Amino acid sequence: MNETKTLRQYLRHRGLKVTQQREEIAQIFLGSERHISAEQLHQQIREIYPEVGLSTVYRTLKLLVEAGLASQRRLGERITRFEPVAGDEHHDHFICINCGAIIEFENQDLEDLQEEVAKKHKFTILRHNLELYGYCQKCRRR
Amino acid sequence: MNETKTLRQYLRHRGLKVTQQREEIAQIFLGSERHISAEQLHQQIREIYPEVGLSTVYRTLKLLVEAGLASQRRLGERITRFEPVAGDEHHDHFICINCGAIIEFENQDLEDLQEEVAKKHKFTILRHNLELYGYCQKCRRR
DNA sequence: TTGATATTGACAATCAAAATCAAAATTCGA
DNA sequence: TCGAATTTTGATTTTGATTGTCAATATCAA
Repeated sequence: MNETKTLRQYLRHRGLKVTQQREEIAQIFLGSERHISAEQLHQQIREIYPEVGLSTVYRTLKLLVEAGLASQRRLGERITRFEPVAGDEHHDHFICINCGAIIEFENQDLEDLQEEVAKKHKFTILRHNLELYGYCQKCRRR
Repeated sequence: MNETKTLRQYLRHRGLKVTQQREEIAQIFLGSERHISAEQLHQQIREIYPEVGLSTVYRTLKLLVEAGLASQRRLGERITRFEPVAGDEHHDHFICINCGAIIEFENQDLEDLQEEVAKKHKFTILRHNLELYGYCQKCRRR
């Protein structure tokens, strides 16, 4: 995996240590389903590495976000969810308020328009968060 | 105030009671600064109506949201903030990651484009949430 | 005014996330 | 390779926002 290398580089760059747990957590996280919570990830990790603690999962997820390998979101719920980030790709989310489905989409025009609006307000965008709530294809007919 | 009337109507419509506390909370909330937290609002209310409890503030804010008089957001932080809603207007937010400033903006093109994207994915948008994080005019020069 | 019902406020419970801290692991220079 | 300096770990506790509980009180239709 290339991402494992990125994490190592990031850690060394910051004078942090490359530990077994961090590598294990990153490995499982990068292969996990999208929009996973810290708790869920911890469960998955435990199946293979039973000795890893929840605190370490929280801490490592934070590092992964800082390293640009994960992004975190609060999609309407109380809990924070994390998703692996591959490259520079950015996407936004539809969230179905009936069945809870989370659908990712990408639209460059939207991004461009946001930049334009920001320029008008003399604001520099570093990242953004767009959530569209409503009904998905299945749930809309009713 | 017209909003007070809307709240009363909403309560009666749902068979709920028009209580002194609900009217007091609504009154203070509607005149408060935007993006206020339940706790902050409770502080303000206490200055005039010292006997109102925090639980009631939470409960009434929920009612105000349901009645369409308030909208709630999680702007990056842990806490939920509430803002009075006037009419059908909708706006989004810039959030400065340096000074914490919250700047509201409105852009119909963005809304239209979102609708277009939703149509493409056969998704029906009921509401949305857009937050642009970065540096505001003051903080960007550095 | 009354009785049925909803609401209140104090307090406890919940829950995700952060902090604590002694023991263990990693790093790096000698 | 060794060992000291430093960081990390994981069990546990703490935090802090929000929600639930419940007896006492308020509202409202008849």
